[in-house]
Amino acid sequence: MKKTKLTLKDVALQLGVSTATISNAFNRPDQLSKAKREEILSQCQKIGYTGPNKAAQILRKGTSNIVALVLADSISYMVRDPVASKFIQGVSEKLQKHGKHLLLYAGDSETILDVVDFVDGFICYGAPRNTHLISELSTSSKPVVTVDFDIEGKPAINIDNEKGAYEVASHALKTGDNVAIFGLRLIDSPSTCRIYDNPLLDVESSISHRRLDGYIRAAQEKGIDISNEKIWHLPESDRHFARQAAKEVLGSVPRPDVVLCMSDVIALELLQQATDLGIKVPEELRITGFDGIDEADRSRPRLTTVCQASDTKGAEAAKALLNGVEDKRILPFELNIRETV
Amino acid sequence: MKKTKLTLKDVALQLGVSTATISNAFNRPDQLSKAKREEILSQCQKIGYTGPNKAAQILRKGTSNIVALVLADSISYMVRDPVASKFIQGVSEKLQKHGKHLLLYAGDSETILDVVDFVDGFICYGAPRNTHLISELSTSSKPVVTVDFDIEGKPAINIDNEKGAYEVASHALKTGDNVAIFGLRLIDSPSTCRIYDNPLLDVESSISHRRLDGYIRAAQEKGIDISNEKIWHLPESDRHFARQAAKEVLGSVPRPDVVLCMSDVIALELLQQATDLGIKVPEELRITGFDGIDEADRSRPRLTTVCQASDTKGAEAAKALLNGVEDKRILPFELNIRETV
DNA sequence: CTGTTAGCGCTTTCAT
DNA sequence: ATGAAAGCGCTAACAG
Repeated sequence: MKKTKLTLKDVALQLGVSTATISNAFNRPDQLSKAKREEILSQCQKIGYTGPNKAAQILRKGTSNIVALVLADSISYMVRDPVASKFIQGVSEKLQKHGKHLLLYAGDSETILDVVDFVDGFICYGAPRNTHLISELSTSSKPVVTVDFDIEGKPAINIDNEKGAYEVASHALKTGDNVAIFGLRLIDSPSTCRIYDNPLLDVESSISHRRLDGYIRAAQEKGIDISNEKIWHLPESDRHFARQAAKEVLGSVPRPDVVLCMSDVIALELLQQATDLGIKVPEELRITGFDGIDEADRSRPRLTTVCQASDTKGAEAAKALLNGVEDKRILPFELNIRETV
Repeated sequence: MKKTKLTLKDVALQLGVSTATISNAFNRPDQLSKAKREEILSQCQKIGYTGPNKAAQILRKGTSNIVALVLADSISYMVRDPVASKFIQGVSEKLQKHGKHLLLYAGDSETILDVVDFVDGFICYGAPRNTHLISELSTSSKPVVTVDFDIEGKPAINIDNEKGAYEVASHALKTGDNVAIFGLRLIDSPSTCRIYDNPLLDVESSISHRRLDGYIRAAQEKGIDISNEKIWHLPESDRHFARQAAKEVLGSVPRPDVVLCMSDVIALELLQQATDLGIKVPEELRITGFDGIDEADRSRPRLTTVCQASDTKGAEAAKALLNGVEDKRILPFELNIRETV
């Protein structure tokens, strides 16, 4: 018959000292003699008191050592995506090193109110699907760091997407090319399709539109025009959606010479489809990716891409949050010219 | 100049009702008239009170809606591993559906004491690297569900690893074969090596040893003997460690006819190495994996493996925790015979 | 260096 | 249906 969990008060009573002393023994070693402290700690161990109740500490101190990572989408999707998981890796490593804990928060949740009162801060990776969260985050009194998008007045971490896209496209394109683009979340549609003249989504803020800008600038410099029927919209960076687009582009006549892809995942799917169809890459078809995931270096031929160190991004975001950094940062990317152009 | 955050007490004062009434308006609709409730809620919205402070609720109610997922290893490694991330997906989907939040907890942490006081329960995926956590978990008063290992008296979810390994090996092996095994965490070594006669790790409890049992039973049935110098130990299911083992096995003379791999990740690395060396799979070398990750179906040739639905496992674990299930469950697996045997 | 005490913000009997 | 009041378990002034 186990008795109910010991409280600090119980312990104080048993050891014949005040509650403050017990509390100090655990939290403020400088407030009592080393000897007394060790004595208390060992007594506690003996009677099975493992330290102050954390729930009470959270209420009392107002901090919990928990950081919420708000993802753009459902946790389930984000964990599957190699780019997001690299980011999570970076965050978690940094947090663990500082004794903080990681709460994963879905970007399609209703609200952040469930946790805002007890977490120590938010890292927000990508614009959450439920845009309401953005306004909650922006008025929250807890620290917020955003990544791959921006909230006015909050610190942010980004790369220069326009420049990355421009550079990789410049490498891939030749005058006279017939070029197609596999874009991400360009319009408001749940399925893969060409954008035609559908209204564009978040043109100002989305990283996809910055990448598109870069591609188009590079194309224009080579005198290439890319019409809207050559631009595909994929709702997510997912093989499943890429399959459809790949089928369409590989079956079109005349077939494009180059396909610029806004993520490695979709580029890799296209590459595989092309290979299975006996289309030679890069001789008959050039492909570029974006992100620099590990798998891009394992494909044959190896994928040419823009490598953004997502784990570093995660670590920087965590660092910014922990250090109370206030400014916006642009991280470098690296052009990885490999075998698909 | 924003005033300090409103408390329930402030609101009660302002609206001229008691604190209990405000509390009830938010938590127990049946305790007051619908009209009054709506009135209160709309007033709260107006003055900017978003509801009872969660930290205080946690202390008071003793529940937080947070579930900790204790991973076998560092979060960073686990998020990278496709099997673990599939599992996380399954868990997170189920939890999100029930309004629970997911706290990721590293299996190489010092202790679970940091969070045990406020989480509602633990899902423990694989034996944590720091075995001390196991004893903390087993004496904790919070609900615990284990997966891919066991804690006496706690509910658990597993597959029959011996049987899965036996079946895939039975398919792959022919009398007279020279066979090698790529095992996981068989001995206590941080690097890839053959096991020789090193002391084996956790022989009773580890799923790796169950798989090894299955392989060996299948081999014996075909009259094949597998000596310890044909069994490799890899510290983790990671391409990096597999690379080394692949080099060793592909370079050995005579080269094995079959390599039985305890995970798809390592099997895939071996497959790639073999292909790059011009070794024909399955004609010159047969390979089997374990797990059934997506990539195993994308490789050319496609990998023969034992498919365990990790996402289902995650969902089942979450369900068991939420429903207070007490018993141990064995989930089915599926043999996926594809092209590498 | 140690003890007393007033809350942190809320929920929930128990009376009314 | 509503209100008064007693804590949940702890920390941090403050006083000694």
